[in-house]
Amino acid sequence: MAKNEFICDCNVIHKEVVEKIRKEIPNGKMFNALAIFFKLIGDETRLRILFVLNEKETCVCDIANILSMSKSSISHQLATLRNSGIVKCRKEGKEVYYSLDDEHVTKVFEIAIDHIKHKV
Amino acid sequence: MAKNEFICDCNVIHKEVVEKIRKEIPNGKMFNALAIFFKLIGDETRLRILFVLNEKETCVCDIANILSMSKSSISHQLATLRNSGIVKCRKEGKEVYYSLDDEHVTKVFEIAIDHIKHKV
DNA sequence: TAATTAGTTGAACATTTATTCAACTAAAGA
DNA sequence: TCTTTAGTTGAATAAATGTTCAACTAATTA
Repeated sequence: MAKNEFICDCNVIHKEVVEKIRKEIPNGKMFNALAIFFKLIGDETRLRILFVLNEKETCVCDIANILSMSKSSISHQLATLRNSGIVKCRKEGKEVYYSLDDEHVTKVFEIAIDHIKHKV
Repeated sequence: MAKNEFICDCNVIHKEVVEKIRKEIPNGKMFNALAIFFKLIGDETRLRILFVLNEKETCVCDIANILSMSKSSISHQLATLRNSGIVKCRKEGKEVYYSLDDEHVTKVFEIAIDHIKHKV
């Protein structure tokens, strides 16, 4: 048995189960990417921003006003969303207009809302 | 105009847009619930645990071994998932078997994986 | 009954992260 | 050209979070 294969001080390791599921588990990169994605939409401010952008392409100032938050805070979060490829932006004069760049986000929302409604 | 209605020092507030989207935005509780749910599945360890449970009802020790993590860490995360109604457990002798308690989780995963594959 | 063990739990520690503040850039208008 | 303004950015602060450690509970077995 390889060193560190089993890390627990248990005697009831179901060896077959452990080995079978270990083989079926996806590589670490997939979990990492999923975790990053869900963490990204797991923040109330970013969720609100995404909801706004799902309604309409909107400039930073309008988003700040809709959500009653500072421009700086909104801009920081928009940068995070932009770097993750979830939103895109377009400059028009002094204003910057943001919009959704991902059709999957809306679908994920719908299912999650379903989930929550069934739980409550 | 009510005090604090507009919080930015901008002159280009598109008043109609702001007021329209403000009316359409869901109540705060919905965003809060969504954020809690996504934050919950926005962690690599919890994602891995959910993947394991999606394969098979599994005891704490086996999960710890499959993921090469301590029993304590896994137990803490299982408690979090249990308190959120995403997993349930069943005691059998000294062992505790956990399983998924939510059919929506798998669906959300599938779409998120789709999302990531399209992005990469 | 005493010893062993699967799992839980709270406190501590380290890491991550959201917002604020101040300084900055770029575009528009006087 | 000088001023104003929409938006960005980095540093600082405060809050949230994941893992470890040690002590504990409950069930099994010698």
